[in-house]
Amino acid sequence: MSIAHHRRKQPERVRQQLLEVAARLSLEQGAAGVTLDAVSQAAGVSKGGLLHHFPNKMALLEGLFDDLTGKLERTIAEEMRKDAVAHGRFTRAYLSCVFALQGEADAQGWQVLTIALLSEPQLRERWRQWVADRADEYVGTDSSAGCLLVRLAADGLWLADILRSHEIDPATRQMMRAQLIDLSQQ
Amino acid sequence: MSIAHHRRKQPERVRQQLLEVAARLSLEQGAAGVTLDAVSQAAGVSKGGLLHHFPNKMALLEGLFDDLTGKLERTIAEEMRKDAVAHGRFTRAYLSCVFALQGEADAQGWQVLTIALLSEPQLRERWRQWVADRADEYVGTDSSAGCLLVRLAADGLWLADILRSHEIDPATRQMMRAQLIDLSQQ
DNA sequence: CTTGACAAACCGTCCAGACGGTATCTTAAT
DNA sequence: ATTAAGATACCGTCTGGACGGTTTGTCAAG
Repeated sequence: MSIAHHRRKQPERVRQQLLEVAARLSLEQGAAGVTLDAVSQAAGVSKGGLLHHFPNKMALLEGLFDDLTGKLERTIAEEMRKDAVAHGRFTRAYLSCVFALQGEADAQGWQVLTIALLSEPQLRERWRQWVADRADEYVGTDSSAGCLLVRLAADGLWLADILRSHEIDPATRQMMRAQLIDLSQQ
Repeated sequence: MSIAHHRRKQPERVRQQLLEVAARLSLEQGAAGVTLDAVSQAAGVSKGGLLHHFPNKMALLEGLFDDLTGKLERTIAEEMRKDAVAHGRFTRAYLSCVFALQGEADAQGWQVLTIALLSEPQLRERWRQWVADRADEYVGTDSSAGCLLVRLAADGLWLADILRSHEIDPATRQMMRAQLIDLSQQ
């Protein structure tokens, strides 16, 4: 019998804790490290407790997905408020998020998700849907070929950060960013 | 006792068959579908037979990787021979490969690999090394920020094709390609 | 008769999820 | 204010199956 059983119940907090741990574990040990046993144990909860919050493993991953896309959406909204130019506004906000992600704590969570995303057809579909929804939402301002190209480049940079496949020095990074912002405006 | 045991032995052919099947399976059922049992069975070979050719699962995945990067290298070399302009020559060849990949049979193999790549640190490192080697090889012609940006955009497009996250009509595709080729030259 | 190319059965481990409980909280009638 | 009656939030164990890898056996070719 663990402490969690006795302490004041805070289901929302436990839920959050489980998501955080799942993200951390997949960073440290790869996607294979995200097992129900490992997550529950590292979160100080029994396996049964984990399965109470998330009825199966996919639900846990989807929870992670929703959590992170939620954060992304808020960050994008915030970024868009600062941008006076309508055309390409969403694209620039998206770009900012990718550039800001590097080195941040949240980036870890995203790395996890990217990997899980590609592996699991169900999550792949969820991401597809998210992109489609944004495309619809900003069809008036961000549907040009130029904007699309910028977003693809941002995804490529994101992938490069995850794979660590390119070593890009900060100066080059900034140059590219400026060029991409430029492309989003024309 | 299966037929394979009796037919004329063609180890190289069996090896190739195993690689093809592994690629197909991961496309149809995701990375999780690539199990030793499934691959060997679908290739009409026993599990022992598979493990004769590839001593363990990672060796199978590495075999797949080498097979596909080999093809990529040959295609790039071919494409580079057609290009008279030195600056950005490799980048444009890389770009051509990504654009050509769409809808092709080989694309399936690459999709597999991308997923496996992200999941397995060992393969991630292998890809990192490949990129680093190319960067060294073409440092004189393709190391500008513009070329890097083009390659990142190509990777983004590649990712989009895998995830099917963006629906890009052929006309837009061609526009983007032209723009990227342009960027690689300046 | 040795060796390469398989087959087939088997092993140990790991893992998702089920299940049957117990403790704590909420609600509402008394 | 009490308290009975659920509802919610967990715990701990078990199981069935999958999976990577091993071992032993078989057969054909050189």
